[in-house]
Amino acid sequence: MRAAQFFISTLKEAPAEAELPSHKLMLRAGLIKRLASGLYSWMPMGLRVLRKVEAVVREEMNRAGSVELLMPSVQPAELWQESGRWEFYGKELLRIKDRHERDFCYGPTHEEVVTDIVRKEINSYKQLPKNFFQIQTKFRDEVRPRFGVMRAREFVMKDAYSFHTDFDSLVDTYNGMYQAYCNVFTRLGLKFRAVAADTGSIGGTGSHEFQVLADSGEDLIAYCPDSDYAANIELAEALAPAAPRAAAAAAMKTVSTPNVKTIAQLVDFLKVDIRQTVKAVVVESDSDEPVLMLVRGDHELNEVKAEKIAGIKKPLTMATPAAIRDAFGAQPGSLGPVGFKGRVIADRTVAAMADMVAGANRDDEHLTGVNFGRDCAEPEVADIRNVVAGDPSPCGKGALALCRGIEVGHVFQLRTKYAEPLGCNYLDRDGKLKPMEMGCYGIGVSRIVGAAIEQGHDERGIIFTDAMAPFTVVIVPMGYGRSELVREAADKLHDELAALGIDVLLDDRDERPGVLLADSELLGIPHRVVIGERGLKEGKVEYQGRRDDGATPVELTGIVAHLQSRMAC
RNA sequence: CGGGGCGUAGCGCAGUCUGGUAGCGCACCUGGUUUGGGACCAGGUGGUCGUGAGUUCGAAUCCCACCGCCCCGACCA
Repeated sequence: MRAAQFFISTLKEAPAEAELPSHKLMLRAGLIKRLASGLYSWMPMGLRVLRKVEAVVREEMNRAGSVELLMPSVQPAELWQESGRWEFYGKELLRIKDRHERDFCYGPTHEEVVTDIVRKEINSYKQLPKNFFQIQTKFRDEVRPRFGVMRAREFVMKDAYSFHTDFDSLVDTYNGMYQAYCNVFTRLGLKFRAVAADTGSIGGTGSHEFQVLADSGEDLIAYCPDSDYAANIELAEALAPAAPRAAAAAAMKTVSTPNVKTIAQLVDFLKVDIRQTVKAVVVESDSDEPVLMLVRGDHELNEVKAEKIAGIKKPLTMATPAAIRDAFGAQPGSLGPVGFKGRVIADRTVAAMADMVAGANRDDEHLTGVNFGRDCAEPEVADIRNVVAGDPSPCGKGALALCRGIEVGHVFQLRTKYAEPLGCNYLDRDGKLKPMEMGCYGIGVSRIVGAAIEQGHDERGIIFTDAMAPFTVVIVPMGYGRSELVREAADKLHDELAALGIDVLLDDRDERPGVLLADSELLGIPHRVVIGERGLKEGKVEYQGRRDDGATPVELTGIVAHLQSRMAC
């Protein structure tokens, strides 16, 4: 490909709307162009990257035995009403009407459609298992789109759905997909981690997220450096303290704490160790009675864990100030377990505390020396907090560490969540009708591009791996328009590489050398050959890998072999 | 939805407080000089100053409403 014929539109300055390095670089390199909030055009250069990612995903899916199809983006409301999600999916579902005022949605995911296909096409255990996938544009009406293609409203996703007679078969395919995903992300050169994830309201028995490690990620991951344990913080288990609760040593005392509303203020005011304090959070339950949740002062309530507890209202809802005053007789800031008649759920850590500092349920007063079983009833105990760095790992092998990640894939055991309401059944060996077991497997194809740049960039621009780069090799001629010698050598090399099937860009634009060199680096093309009269007179050109510090002179006659050897690794 | 910020040429910005002929840099076009790290000189193209309604002799500037974008939070998964 020749640059003059292609389309390169780079910017020196990033548009002000971009915050993340990856977003800025994608705009500067002209990979994408914003149309509206969360809506991006993939420009020719960016589309080449997207297609490279798709190609790797498609290959690995095929290799893993999944079969490609393509379903419509627009889906009839009836199917969603059948599964119950027309009501429950919420505002993220973009609903539209056709000219006959019939309801449709723009598909955010395709469980309903694929299940509809399968229930009509597959009737027998002999046809199972089957695994279908597609690579397609999805739309989710995000509350707050941000970070460019990382959280866009319209995006490209690979979604796969598997159907099975039984759970063992599902697990088998699930494991196959898990491996395929590892292959995809490894081939793309991403630093990633598969982490156990919350199954959320979907239920089921297993779910793993594939997280690209990046400080700018929106997800928090807890992992054990000494084992392969890793989980989303929503799920990561906080173990009970090893030591049993100490005996009560102090008498309970009331202390006046005027205008002390937060734990930080409390610690400062009373000069106590934050680990002696207890934080009170009041949430709504399925009945009218609010429930008191207690976590240690320096810990945070984990909402996903909290709402899984029986009787707690889903989604987790904080009690209103009025309800709190009714139930406790005090305002938030002075709440605690002593004297509260309702349900109390203490985090495992809190359950092992003695001589606690807690709110007195009277405004501007706290209690010190509070002990369960003596000053108030023993609470229910549950794991309701976020793990923190240094917590013992649930695997038993060390301490947890935290890092951030960008979710680029997830695999899910759906079980019969969709098969049952949609009547996706098969006849088994005994002629009995049974619902199919299902799995679903997603990869955020367009998000991968952003995530990869988040991991691969420097002050000069993007650093793509060979697998993702829009072009594998860029030829930068010094004076293409002026020097016949340079032009001939550049043209010849371009044609040779192209004939070998290598994605090569010959930058024949009539620009100064500095512009060409800077653009090649901004675009992140992994291998660069600079051809100039100076070198050609000695029969040499220069090779420089995108990560290399400087250029290496290479014999013109040997440059193709040199490139091939560099590309191999 | 709450809080904050911003909308002036394709991009980055000044001008708004204190109303008086719409500016700068980059990009783009023409000519010339240049040519191994984002050139220089000269001349140009391009803007209903987000939209609408007001105040005023006169509004980018003041008032009101709306729209859009960004950040933080909430919500969602």
